[in-house]
Amino acid sequence: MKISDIIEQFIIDIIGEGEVADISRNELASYFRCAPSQINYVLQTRFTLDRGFQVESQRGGGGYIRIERLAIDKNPYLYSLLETLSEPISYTRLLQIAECLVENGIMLPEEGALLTRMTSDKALATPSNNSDSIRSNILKETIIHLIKR
Amino acid sequence: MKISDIIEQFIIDIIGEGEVADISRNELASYFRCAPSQINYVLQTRFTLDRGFQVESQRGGGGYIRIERLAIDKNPYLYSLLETLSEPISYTRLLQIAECLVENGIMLPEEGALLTRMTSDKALATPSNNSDSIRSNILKETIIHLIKR
DNA sequence: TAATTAAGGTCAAAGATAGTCAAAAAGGAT
DNA sequence: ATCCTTTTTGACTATCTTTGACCTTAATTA
Repeated sequence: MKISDIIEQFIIDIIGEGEVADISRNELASYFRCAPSQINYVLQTRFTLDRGFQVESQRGGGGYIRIERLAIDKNPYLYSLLETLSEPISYTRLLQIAECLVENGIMLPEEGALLTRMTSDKALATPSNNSDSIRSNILKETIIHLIKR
Repeated sequence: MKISDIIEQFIIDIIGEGEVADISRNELASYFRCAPSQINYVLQTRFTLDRGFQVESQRGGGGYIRIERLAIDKNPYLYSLLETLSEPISYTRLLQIAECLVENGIMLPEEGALLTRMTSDKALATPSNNSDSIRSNILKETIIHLIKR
C-alpha cells in the first residue's frame, strides 16, 4: 500500500465519528518517515473540498493543520457545484464529488457507482464527436456495472 | 509455446476460482523476460470484454493492473445486450432498454432515471470532442435531476 | 524590538509505474 | 517464395508519488 493511502487512512481514523482532526505536519511526517511535504500532497489530493473536507493551518511556533469534515446542506451544495460545471472536470474530481454525494445521503450508493462508471474515461472516449456512440459506450459501462453486482 | 499464451495462462491461474488478479506490469515482464508492453498486448488480445474480462489500471508509484472476470453465465440477457453495443444507439432505444432493465428488477428505478438523464441528447451534446466537457455536462444533468426530486 | 526558533507552504525534480504506437520478427497459408 | 497476420520489442509518452531545497509566518527570547 502506498504511504499516501496509509496517511490518508490515519487522518480519517483520527477524525473518526467527529468532524475535525488537528495534526502536526512534522510529527506526522517523522512518524511515517516521509518528507513533510508528503503530508501536503495527501491533503491536496485527498482532503479536498470536493470530498467535503476543509483544511486550515497555522505556521510558526504552535503551528498546526486542522482537517475538518464539512456538514453538507443539500441544495446549497448542489447549486454551488452547478456553478463550477461550466468548466471541464477531471475524472478524479468527479470521483470525489460522487463520493461526497453518497456520503451525505444525496445519492444512493447505487447511483454513485453508476455515475462514476458512466463517466469513466473509458466510457467517454470517442474518436468522432457522436452522441450516439458516446451513449452506447456509457450504456456498455453501465451494463458491466450491473453484471458485476 | 508463445510467451503470450504462457502469460495468459499465468494470469488466469492467478485469478483461479476468484474473480480478480492484481498484477504489476514491470514485475510480470521481468519475470517472463519480455518487454513490458508485451503484457499490454496479452491483455488487449486475451482479456477482452468479449471473453468476459475487464481490465483497469493505475500508473505511478504503487501502480497496478487489475484483471477481473465477469460472471457471463449468470447474465445472459445483459451479455446479449452488450453484443449489440458495438453499434451506436439512439436515445429512444436507450429509453426502452432502461425501462426494461427497471421493469425486470435489474436496475433500481433511481438508477434507470439516472441513466436516462445522463445520456439524454442534451447531456451528451458537445462542440469539441472532449471527455471532460462531456462528463461535466453529464454531471450537470445529474445534479439537476437530484435537485428536482 | 531584533534575532532566533519552530512551525507550515511551494514547487520542481526525481522516481515509479503504466500506456501507445510503430517497426521488426516470427509464423502460416497459398 | 511471397504475402498476410500475429507476436515481440523498444522508444517515447502519460500519470501518480515521493523527496528536497528554499520560502513564509508566528511565537519566543535576548
